[in-house]
Amino acid sequence: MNDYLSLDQQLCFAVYETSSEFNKLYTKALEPFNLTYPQYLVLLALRENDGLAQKEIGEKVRLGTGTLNPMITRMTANGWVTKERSTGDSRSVVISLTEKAKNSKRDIALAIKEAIERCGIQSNEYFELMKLLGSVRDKMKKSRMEQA
Amino acid sequence: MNDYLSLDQQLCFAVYETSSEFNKLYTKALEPFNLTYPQYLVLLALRENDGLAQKEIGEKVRLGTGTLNPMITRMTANGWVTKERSTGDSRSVVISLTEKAKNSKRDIALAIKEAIERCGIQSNEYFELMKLLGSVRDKMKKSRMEQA
DNA sequence: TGAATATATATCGTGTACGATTTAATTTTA
DNA sequence: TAAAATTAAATCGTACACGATATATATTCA
Repeated sequence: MNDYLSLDQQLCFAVYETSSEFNKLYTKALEPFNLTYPQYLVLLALRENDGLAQKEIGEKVRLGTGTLNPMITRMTANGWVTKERSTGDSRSVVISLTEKAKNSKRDIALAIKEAIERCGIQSNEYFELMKLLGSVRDKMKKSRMEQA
Repeated sequence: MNDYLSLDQQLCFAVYETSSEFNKLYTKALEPFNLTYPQYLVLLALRENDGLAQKEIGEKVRLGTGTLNPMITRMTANGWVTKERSTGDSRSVVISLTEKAKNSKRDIALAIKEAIERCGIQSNEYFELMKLLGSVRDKMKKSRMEQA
């Protein structure tokens, strides 16, 4: 029981610190493009499937309307995406990549790839970590869903 | 190279999602105590070493003054810590746990322990994940420091 | 000692995050 | 079909998170 009480030994803190490091790495790599880290995640989601509704983007990047709405407004102002009411269901809004967003795909990916490689993270630990994180994340999510 | 371009395959996103799940778990477990997750991390830091300066807390929980200052002000208002200018060096501020904070230690730890156990995270994956996260975090931090 | 430098907080601006409420449009159903 | 329920965005309030600047106190050293 006492094992849980020390700051250094808490898994939450290890996740929190690593998340913070990723945030800093991406912030720095994306700065020249005038993009933030969560904004970049939205671009990635749209690259997998352009023209999503805001709600669908939210499901992909796990963000609610209170976060996404102002964020996408900013991305629109910065010329990364466009926003228009769906013709089919005019409650929903369709978000699409601009030409600028499509054209800068390679440059952005390269900047991030370089930043990641500079850290010297090994391929095997990359995938092992992904696997473990996925497992823990799913358990936590499942447990959270069951409570509601 | 193309491996890096999909959202699902990005380590950053796995960390981000897991961090978000921890945040939600702790938020829920700490809600009855009127404590947020980062505030709880500050309490943990003070339990390891009470009477730290704000700067020292910042080093432990990796937060800057722009975040910590208002946070600790809120924690003072909520009766978790006290704040007073150091007698030795009146630039620095000494943060100490209140009786309330000391007395609720067990109750809070129990609430979190229960929430974690409900998820069914195995002990071996807990420690394996800690190890991998620590390794990646250190590499990222080292790389970040070298750039400056 | 007095000016330059360093240090610890405090403050400010921007951008997430999230729960709760509001508004507008669509679907369900009585 | 009209009222009720649902849904998608938008808005609001609170709380991080961080870089930059300001302020007050200490320290250094010419």
